[in-house]
Amino acid sequence: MTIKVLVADDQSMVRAGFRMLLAQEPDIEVVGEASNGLEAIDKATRLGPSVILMDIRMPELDGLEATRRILALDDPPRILVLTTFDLDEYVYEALQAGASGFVLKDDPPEQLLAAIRTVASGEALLSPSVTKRVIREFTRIRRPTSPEGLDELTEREREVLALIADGRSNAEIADALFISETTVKTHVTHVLQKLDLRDRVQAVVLAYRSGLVEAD
Amino acid sequence: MTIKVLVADDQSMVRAGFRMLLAQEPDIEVVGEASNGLEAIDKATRLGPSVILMDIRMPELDGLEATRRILALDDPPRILVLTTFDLDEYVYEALQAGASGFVLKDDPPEQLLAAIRTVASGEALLSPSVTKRVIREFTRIRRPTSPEGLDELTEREREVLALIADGRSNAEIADALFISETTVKTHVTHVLQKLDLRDRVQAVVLAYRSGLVEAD
DNA sequence: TCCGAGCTCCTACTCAGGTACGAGGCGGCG
DNA sequence: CGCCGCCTCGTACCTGAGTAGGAGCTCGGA
Repeated sequence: MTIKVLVADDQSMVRAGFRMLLAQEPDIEVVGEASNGLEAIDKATRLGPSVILMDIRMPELDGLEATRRILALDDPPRILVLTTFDLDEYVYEALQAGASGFVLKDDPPEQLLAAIRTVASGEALLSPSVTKRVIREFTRIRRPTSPEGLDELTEREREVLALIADGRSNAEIADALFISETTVKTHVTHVLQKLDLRDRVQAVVLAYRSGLVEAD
Repeated sequence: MTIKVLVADDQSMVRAGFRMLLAQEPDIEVVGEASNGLEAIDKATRLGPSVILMDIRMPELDGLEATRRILALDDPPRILVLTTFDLDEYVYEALQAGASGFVLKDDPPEQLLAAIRTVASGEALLSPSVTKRVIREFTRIRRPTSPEGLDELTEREREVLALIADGRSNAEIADALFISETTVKTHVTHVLQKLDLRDRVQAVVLAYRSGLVEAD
């Protein structure tokens, strides 16, 4: 069973390059090309490829929107997104659009071939540098902020935290509690250390997320 | 510069297998083995490997905790987590613990070798099936925060505000949006001016109170 | 075609926030 | 009594945040 591939890129040189590269592989067949998003959708329906190599930046309709629409079809092909830069905001959008993979145009050819076979088999694959970014983002988000240390706080420290969560400056907190700003700083430092936070901004976030303060 | 590898797995057959496999490669040298987590930590400090192949299920101390402790060292090695099953909740924990990659024991050897070289170079790499899971989780969580209100703000400014409300620094926001820190500062200043706020702390408070972000 | 809005980026500056370290007073508890 | 946790305050220092002011880009509307 050969893998039928559709190449969607607005630069003909790029399309030609892929066609040549893929022609070497006995298990891969390029069934068509598209130079913009609309054409990609059209050919996706008519040619029935199993994998689409999709550039993001294209005229008429960009690769992201084309991806969304193609994946809305019955029995859609897998989409492998191509891009020139790895530092590209579109990575996230592409993944959310449902792309099965993301490779850079200057990744080594073997990697591209491996990626095509991988997504054709239903798995997903990202370029290493992209993977790194996704993991960083993933672990950053998926850290359940535990109210763990909240009960470690002393009465005074909780008081200070509540005022921080109200958006007040150290001077204002000092004023409210009738203590010096220095003392406030001391309390703040202790709160941050106990809760393992970096700055008061994160303290506010934690205060709301932990329910220590109500949104309303 | 050869890549120094430490193999940590409680099954000696597995260790022997890796040793044989890696012995074939001129650029990779196995500098030691460990059969449990504590031993892994010890040898990580004494042998100074650049990559550790770490099994998760090990006696004494499991691979996750060992990973956390090793990454707390000065100039720690990269950790490539090994597992038998891809359907493993440990994937998330491993990534959160700071592992640079995740491969299955029955992945093809070339893939393991590629993974070792990739993580040694500072990038990250996951097995395709693992990548698939991570992407699914990633896209599920990372919903764009809904607008509603704050109409004064431009799209970009709202985006920046949402990230501020997540507790991120300007540098982190720049990183997430692929723009310079300078530009982030510009956006922040505009947000504060438009909303008549003093600093980002008040912006967070407003974001939660206005329901722009959910507490949960 | 010109104009403005929006996004991007820069330098240079000020200041609040945070850390490190030290220190004194208070009250409870073994 | 002596120790210890808590609260208080200070000085010194460093960095991130925010402001000011200017500039170039693209795109869509007048």
